[in-house]
Amino acid sequence: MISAIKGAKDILPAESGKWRRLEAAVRERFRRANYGEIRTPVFEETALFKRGVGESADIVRKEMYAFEDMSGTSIALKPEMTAPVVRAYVEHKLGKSQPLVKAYYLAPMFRQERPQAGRQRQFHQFGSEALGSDAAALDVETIQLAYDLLRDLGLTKLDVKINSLGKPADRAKFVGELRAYLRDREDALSEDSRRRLDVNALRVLDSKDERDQQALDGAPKLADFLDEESRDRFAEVCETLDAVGVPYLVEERLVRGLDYYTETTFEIQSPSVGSQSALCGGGRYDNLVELLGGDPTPGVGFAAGIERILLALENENVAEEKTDKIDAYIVSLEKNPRVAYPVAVELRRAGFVAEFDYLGRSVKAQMREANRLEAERVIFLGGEEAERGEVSVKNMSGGEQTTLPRESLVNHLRETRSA
RNA sequence: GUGAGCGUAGCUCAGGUGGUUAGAGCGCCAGGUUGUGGCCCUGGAGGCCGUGGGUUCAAGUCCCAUCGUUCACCCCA
Repeated sequence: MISAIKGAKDILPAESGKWRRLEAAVRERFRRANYGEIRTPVFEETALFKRGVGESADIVRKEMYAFEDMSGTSIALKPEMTAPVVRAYVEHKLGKSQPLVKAYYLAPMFRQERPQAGRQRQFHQFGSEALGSDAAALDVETIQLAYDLLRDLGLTKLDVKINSLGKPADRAKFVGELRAYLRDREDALSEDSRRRLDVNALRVLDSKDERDQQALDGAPKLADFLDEESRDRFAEVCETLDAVGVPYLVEERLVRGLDYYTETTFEIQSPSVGSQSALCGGGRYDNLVELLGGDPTPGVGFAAGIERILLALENENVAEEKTDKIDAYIVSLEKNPRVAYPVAVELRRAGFVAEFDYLGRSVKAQMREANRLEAERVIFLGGEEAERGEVSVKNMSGGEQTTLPRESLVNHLRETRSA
């Protein structure tokens, strides 16, 4: 038996409804804020991610699904969406025809990690990228859009954490001093953090290891290295978040794993999922467009993990409304699919959701099926009514049943259709 | 990549110290109602006990390997 690739999951008909509802909510929110949908290919040149996301990020260092195509070009399934969006922005010179581009996406991503709760190898993200403005209001809009959406989906336990990474030069200065500080007490660090010291010293900050957090007491603070401009704009971000009623926590040790972030970064976490608690993460990336060959253009965006959101909704017992109901189930007393099928076609062509039995099952079984499908009504075909050219229609919630001429069935259903 | 747990019916799981034809609940099918659901009752179908090897008179049960899966680390959505 061949099964799905490790870490890739089927979304079966029974569960795709909640995906469609979530996706519809996402599209609606972005529409209201005037974001246009962007769709990019599932694969890109591997070089795009190496350059855009950064060689030190794990997602490009060891987690990419990369392969060579027939021409020998290295291709990678996209592990994240910011680099592709920026690539498309530069390639199509979108900035030339309008100064500000606001785009959203909803797409599968691929990372070759060991699966666990809230983590898959193929997973789905939605998110936004806004290119062309360095306004703090745009940072806030990004955070607020993500936060409101999660709230509206029904999640109540959300922690918004924000921080500022400042400008690359300031951050580099800080990382230098942090590394020096930690080198002096390398013995006190966890093994992982000693490795991080070389690869990406910033990551020691958000280590889960007690020893690391202790060693960090008295370490240099990133905030002290920000220039005045960065400090002012971060203050403005905080004030504006207050103004639109988004609760947040300034988390000095919040660093993000992707190299392109500058200034504002944020994460929205949920205690309702496993240890992979980040439902959403994002921030500003003011140098990325230039890095990928465009004119210097500021940008800001976020990405949210759909599987994690669904997991959080499930764990918080958020009820989902059932929408895939049946208008009419056609029961054939003759137990012959041939009899019911033309009636189903007639109803379907008239716009109703109609179903019948294809298996020649007993009337009782057909009724059970109608009940299982939560059919609003059942239409009985055959018997005495058929001899008189009539059919019977039963309302499944109340149980009342009426008999009427076969020709007036569609009209009757239309007239008595419930809202 | 590292560590730990778990693989028995479609699903969720029982199966002390190895010992006859491997069980339950739910689901599915049929009947109880010559043509009517939800509740109830009766019956039925459905199992290379993940795979391979080993120990033993005897393995679902013990040992080894392997694959899969889950959770955690790492990393991140």
